[in-house]
Amino acid sequence: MARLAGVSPATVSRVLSAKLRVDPGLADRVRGAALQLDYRPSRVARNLRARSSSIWGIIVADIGNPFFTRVVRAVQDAALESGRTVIMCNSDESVDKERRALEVLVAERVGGVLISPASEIDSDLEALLAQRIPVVAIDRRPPAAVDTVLTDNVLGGLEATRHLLTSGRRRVGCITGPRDVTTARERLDGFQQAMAEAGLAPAAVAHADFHEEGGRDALLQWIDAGSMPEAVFVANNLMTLGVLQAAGERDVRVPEDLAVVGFDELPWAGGLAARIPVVAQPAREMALAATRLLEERCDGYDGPPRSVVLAPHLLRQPSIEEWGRG
Amino acid sequence: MARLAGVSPATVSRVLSAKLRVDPGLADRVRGAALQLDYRPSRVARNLRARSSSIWGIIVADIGNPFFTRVVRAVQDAALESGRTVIMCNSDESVDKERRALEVLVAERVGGVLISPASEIDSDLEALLAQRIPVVAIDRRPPAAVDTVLTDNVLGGLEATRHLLTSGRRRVGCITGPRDVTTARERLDGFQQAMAEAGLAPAAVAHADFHEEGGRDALLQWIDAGSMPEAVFVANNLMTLGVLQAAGERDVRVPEDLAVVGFDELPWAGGLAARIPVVAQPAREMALAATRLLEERCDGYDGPPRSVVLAPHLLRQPSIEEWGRG
DNA sequence: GTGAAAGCGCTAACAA
DNA sequence: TTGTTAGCGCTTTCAC
Repeated sequence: MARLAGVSPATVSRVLSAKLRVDPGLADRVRGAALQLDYRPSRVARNLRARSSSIWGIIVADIGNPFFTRVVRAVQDAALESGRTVIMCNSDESVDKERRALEVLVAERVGGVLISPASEIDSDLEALLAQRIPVVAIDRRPPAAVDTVLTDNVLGGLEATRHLLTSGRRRVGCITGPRDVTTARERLDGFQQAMAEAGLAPAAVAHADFHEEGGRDALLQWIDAGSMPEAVFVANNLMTLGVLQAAGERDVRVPEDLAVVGFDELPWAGGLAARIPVVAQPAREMALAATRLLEERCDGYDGPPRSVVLAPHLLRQPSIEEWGRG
Repeated sequence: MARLAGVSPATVSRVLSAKLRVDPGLADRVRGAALQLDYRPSRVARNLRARSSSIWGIIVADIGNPFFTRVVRAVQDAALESGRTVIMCNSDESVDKERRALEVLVAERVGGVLISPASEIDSDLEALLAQRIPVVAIDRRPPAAVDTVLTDNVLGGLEATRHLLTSGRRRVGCITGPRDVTTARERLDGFQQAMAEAGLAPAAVAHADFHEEGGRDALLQWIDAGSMPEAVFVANNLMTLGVLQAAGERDVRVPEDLAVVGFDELPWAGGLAARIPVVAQPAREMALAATRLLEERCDGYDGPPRSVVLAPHLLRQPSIEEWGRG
């Protein structure tokens, strides 16, 4: 390459990374040669030299969940804009898988990591911090002092439950996620606050696993035990679908027999029997905020951990247009 | 590291990559030091030296489509097993985005690429081949001579349409995808063959965009033009959801007024008003086959392009259990 | 079986 | 402005 252009490798580097000024004639020769050889500088070599990589890692708790899919897509897009590449890993809500993903990312010497931690207790984020790899937590509070981008989950639970209460129903239940996941706890908190506000006691509370079957099983259990409430706040999207499934199986009409408000949007649910109001999280905005924080860290910012909290909003009648392709 | 263990870097390398035999005593000293320092060999340096990377790239046409989500997840899992990392890129069905993704992957000098091409005509796969980066196409026929893993889409269209015809309906239509996407064309082929078999002419054919709105718009158009058939084969999952949505909007009952058979599974559709039979693709098997082919290429196999074609299967009554977590 | 030395492709520092 | 040199962290000769 340098030979073909008749210049030194350093000059090639200068031309192609467009940093320092180079004689226009030489520059043209270099670019010509690059074109002719279809030459692409090796990021591997550059990264080794720079001791920091153009690659970011993102670890999500469940790539099958459209909320995370949207986050990943938005991060990808933003990263591509600034010339970065993103390795996506899926922890499947498992601390162990998360640990393995983190090890891979450290081995690849990624420039930064976005993560929705599988647990707020257990994690190997320390290993990243020890290597001085910047970390930003997204959606869930992390088990270490790093930048975070969250939705106001308590507020979301509050609004969802208040919305249920406006229908006049008093026996209201909540199906939330695992106890050691912050989002699950905070949404439940919001639920309980709203119930307290209204001078009511929760009719039922279930901890499920944030998956479709978890929601289904929880509702089936209530129905079969004869303890089904009149209304239920379901703390994530997949579980909401499971609840609708269970209702269908037991001929429970939604919302006549059971009012439902969900958390997270329900894409692809255009054909659903019932239109379910949901508390929507601004997935794209969260992704962009997280990307910005991480970029700042990668650019050398070294202040104390920052936290961005975005407000969720209630979608009363979600329509196909509102979901978009996000 | 080498200093702490009191050996040469070469020995450290030999111990940690476990290739050559090393004196057990030394090896223990090395491992002890590694543990003490929490030392992880840099893949960046190793990849530079080896001139081939432990990273694979995968480019899917639509990460919002659960079929591709399942493929990505399966590839990730398999790759992790063999110590590789996967960069996931999303072309959004755009040849231009695909091109940019390919450039990034070349720059990162990935060890191999899996791709579901956005088009069968246009593509920069040549750039990869020129760099001797192995490529395996998945789900769609590629615009270059590379290994491929496909579903038998003609067979799928055939079975879907035959299933519709068993209901006795004669006016049957098809909503398929873009003209330059092989899966769209082949599924349509299967539809047409089945109709010909039955001595019928297609009642209607629409080319949409494989997205939810495309399916919705196509059906709405038929309904509003008074040309809705009695049955329709919809050539992908998102469009099937759009069709159900449109049916709901116009009070068309499924399957009474309109029988529907889809292509690809409909996860999260447990709460759907109607149970839709679908032709399911073995996403996981496809991913594993593709991974195997790519691995062989990475291990030096250099024969002519191979092709794996897997049979789809009709799910008459998809249930929540059958979908699993894929 | 082990160490010394070279080099993967790039760029920052220095010299010209 | 440009070229020369050195070195990022690893592995692979090649001596020993």
